[in-house]
Amino acid sequence: MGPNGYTKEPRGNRLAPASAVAVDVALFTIQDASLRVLLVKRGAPPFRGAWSLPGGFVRRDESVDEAALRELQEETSIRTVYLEQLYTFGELDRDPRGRVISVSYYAVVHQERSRISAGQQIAGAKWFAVHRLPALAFDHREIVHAALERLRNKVNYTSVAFQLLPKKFALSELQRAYEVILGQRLDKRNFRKKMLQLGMLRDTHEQRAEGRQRPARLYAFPEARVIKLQEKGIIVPF
Amino acid sequence: MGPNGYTKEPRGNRLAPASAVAVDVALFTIQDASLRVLLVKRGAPPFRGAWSLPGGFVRRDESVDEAALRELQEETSIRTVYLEQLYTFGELDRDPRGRVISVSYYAVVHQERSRISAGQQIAGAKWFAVHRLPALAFDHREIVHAALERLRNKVNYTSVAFQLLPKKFALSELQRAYEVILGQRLDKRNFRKKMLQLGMLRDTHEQRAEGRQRPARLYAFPEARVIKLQEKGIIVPF
DNA sequence: TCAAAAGTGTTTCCCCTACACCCATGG
DNA sequence: CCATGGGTGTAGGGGAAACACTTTTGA
Repeated sequence: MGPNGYTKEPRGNRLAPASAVAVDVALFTIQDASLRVLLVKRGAPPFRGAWSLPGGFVRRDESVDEAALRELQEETSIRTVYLEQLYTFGELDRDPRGRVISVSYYAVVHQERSRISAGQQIAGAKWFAVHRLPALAFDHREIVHAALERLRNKVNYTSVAFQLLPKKFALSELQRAYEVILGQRLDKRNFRKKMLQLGMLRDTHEQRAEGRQRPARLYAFPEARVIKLQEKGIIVPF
Repeated sequence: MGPNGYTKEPRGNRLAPASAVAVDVALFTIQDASLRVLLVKRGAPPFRGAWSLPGGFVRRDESVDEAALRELQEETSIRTVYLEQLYTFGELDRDPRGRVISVSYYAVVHQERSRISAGQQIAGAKWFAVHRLPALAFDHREIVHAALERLRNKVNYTSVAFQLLPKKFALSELQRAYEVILGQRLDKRNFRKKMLQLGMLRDTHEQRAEGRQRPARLYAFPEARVIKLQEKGIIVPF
């Protein structure tokens, strides 16, 4: 790399301008019946003391996806997450210090893992309810909103929602996850009908008694990966 | 910017590694009843002589969106297009010369404008039918496929398809556009019914006689921008 | 026996689909 | 008058939505 921000890795034979490339990750989980994002407190200017998404610069020896995963792990010690690229923010003025292009991601972990990380969590990292966000650094509010919109869409025709649940879960848990993501109540009978109609849920023949009520039947979702469930919208009509 | 690819525009107080950031644009149009992408012939290694998407490096004084638009205009002299960011490709080995992160876009122009550009076109730029692509440089085949998928999706619930047509058009033209994008025949009566049900088409009360057949009624789509048409899928059930 | 959540079917309505013939024009 | 695309309606089926009561358990 030469002086003045030009690198010798051109397309053609011209010199290629270099930019600082960062990743920012909106990590979602469900806690206490609300959808939450992980935020970290900035220790250095600009926006010192403000909350921001976990993130940092992409290194020269890692792919952008790897950088997103690394940043997440440094902040949370969470290993298994669903991580998906969202959008690349490339406005000139988005970082007061100069030109930083940010590739944003969103990620999803289930309750247990997020609680573990809450225990081991680095000082200054905290879960916030998505509808009660503090002021955020940079354009991170925009990123959270884009991530939420994407998640709300994807929940309709993919199996992302299962990423928010433990391996074995009751249908009512699943419904609550959908309700929390979509921000609306769903009809219990229709919800169960549709979910069971998918033919993807495995009945574990186990039950879980939780308090003084009828025990819930536990199901498992056999695919570890996030898959397309249907062509049509599943819960909220598209 | 310092030596060895590190810049002084950090997040925190650490040095930020710099990367070469490029944009690549898949520009679509309809010509001769087929969906086409604009490709340019590479004049320099690597992939010298191979076809690739129009693109190039992002400059320090422009946003990433601006870079995409600029590259498109340098190649085509087209001014008005619908341009949408697609995905950021950040694998380490995607460019044989080293680390280049590419922010990909897709764009859509209507027939007339694309023909104008075909006339004024820079040597070595050519429209290719999307199902008859030559070997492409870098991961550009992947980008074209991602763009196509996005376009096929968006056509269902937004007004992108109108970007492929002139201001005044017959319903049969519109249907042909949908068919060409989706790669399937559609029922004429159902198509017209749905389009007119949207309540978005303005009847211009003009007709166009084209050959020895009944003249077609011309419609206009009043929104210049691409908008959401419906929650549910419009043409192909979602 | 009661509180609290689990579990279970049916009817209605609307939208999507399939499908075939007449119309207006230029040659 | 004929070839070519323009233009039109309806019936049937399937999926979505609305809706209320019984079951099981622990306290």
